[in-house]
Amino acid sequence: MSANLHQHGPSCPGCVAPDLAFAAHDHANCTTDVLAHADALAAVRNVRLTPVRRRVLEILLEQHRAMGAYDVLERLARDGFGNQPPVAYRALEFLVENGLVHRVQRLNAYVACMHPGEAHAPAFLICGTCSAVAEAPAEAARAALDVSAGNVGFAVDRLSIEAMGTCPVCQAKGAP
Amino acid sequence: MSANLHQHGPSCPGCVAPDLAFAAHDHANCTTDVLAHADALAAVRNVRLTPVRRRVLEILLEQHRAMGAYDVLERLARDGFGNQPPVAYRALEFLVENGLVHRVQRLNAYVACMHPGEAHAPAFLICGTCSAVAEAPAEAARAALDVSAGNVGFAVDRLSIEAMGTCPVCQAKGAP
DNA sequence: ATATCTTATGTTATACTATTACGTGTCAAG
DNA sequence: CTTGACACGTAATAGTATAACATAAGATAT
Repeated sequence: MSANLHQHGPSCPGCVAPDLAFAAHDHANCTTDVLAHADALAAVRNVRLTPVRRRVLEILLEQHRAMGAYDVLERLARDGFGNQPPVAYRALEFLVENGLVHRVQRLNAYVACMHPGEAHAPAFLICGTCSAVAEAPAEAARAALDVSAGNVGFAVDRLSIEAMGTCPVCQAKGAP
Repeated sequence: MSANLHQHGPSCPGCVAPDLAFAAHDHANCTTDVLAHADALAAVRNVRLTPVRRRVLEILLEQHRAMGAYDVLERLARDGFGNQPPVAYRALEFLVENGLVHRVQRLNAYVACMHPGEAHAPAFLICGTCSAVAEAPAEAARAALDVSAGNVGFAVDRLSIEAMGTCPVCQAKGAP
């Protein structure tokens, strides 16, 4: 399916796959893979990936871009689900708790995780020009911060790292 | 002034001085120092640290704890300043732009910077138990992230690192 | 099978966070 | 003393998130 084998960046700047960010890949496959992984995870953990929850994940996977809760809600409403805020917030909360979606604090928005199940400390690279959001490995940064925190006796539980900046595509455009 | 020479942690868990976090110091001095530094910075940069702006900084310095814009606004109103949101938001925006205050994304809140003028990549340690917010050095984490970002061609402009966890005081209380 | 318990969803209302727009005041430069 | 830039006051509104309660759907144990 060549329509889904696209160049990420100009045509799909929001792709968040870390090893694939700003590179070409088969989008249909990556979406399918994540959904399959989500189903498997739900079974293993004995939690329910209900229609609303699954649909929210699909919606976020469609665009590979951070979406606000109300944008998600609008999509849900169109699909016949409830159109009140809690419907979206509850589904998003479930997905975040189960590591299927990440919340981008800086944008008050949500993005599908491309590595469900893999333990990872996510760092987000947010392009200020095209609003693309990429997920990058942050193990090293996490380790460095654990040292800083340890020096003052602070025990880190969850860590969020978010970088504003410019993606390679927009850098190329900006300085031609 | 011994009333201000207090033990940070139990009695003032929100103190954010990085080298002083969770340790004793003269609070009056640290507040005065920061304000003096702010005045000097404003003069050098030829910007105006007006009454509202200075008052907002003072308010944030009082508690050494992240405060929401509306909490700040309430305090301003009591002091005879305008009581509409833009009054607080504009002052906070100015202070953030000038590096005198940091915004904590995770809390939608603001905290006074204890190192105005010093170039620093702030990382915040947020205690989930007592809501204390400490500022920790993050140069190493920043360097590590620059590598990750560089690998995908992303140029980092601003970086925010926020850790949820438990401060030493609450760790001691929690496991006695 | 049915009662029961638990979990999820639908819905209403409301709280919290933030910005736009516009009028007024203030201060320094010309 | 006028002008122009900047700051402040105020009203209105936009955007984000949650509390509370009722209904429905699934699981479990008789």
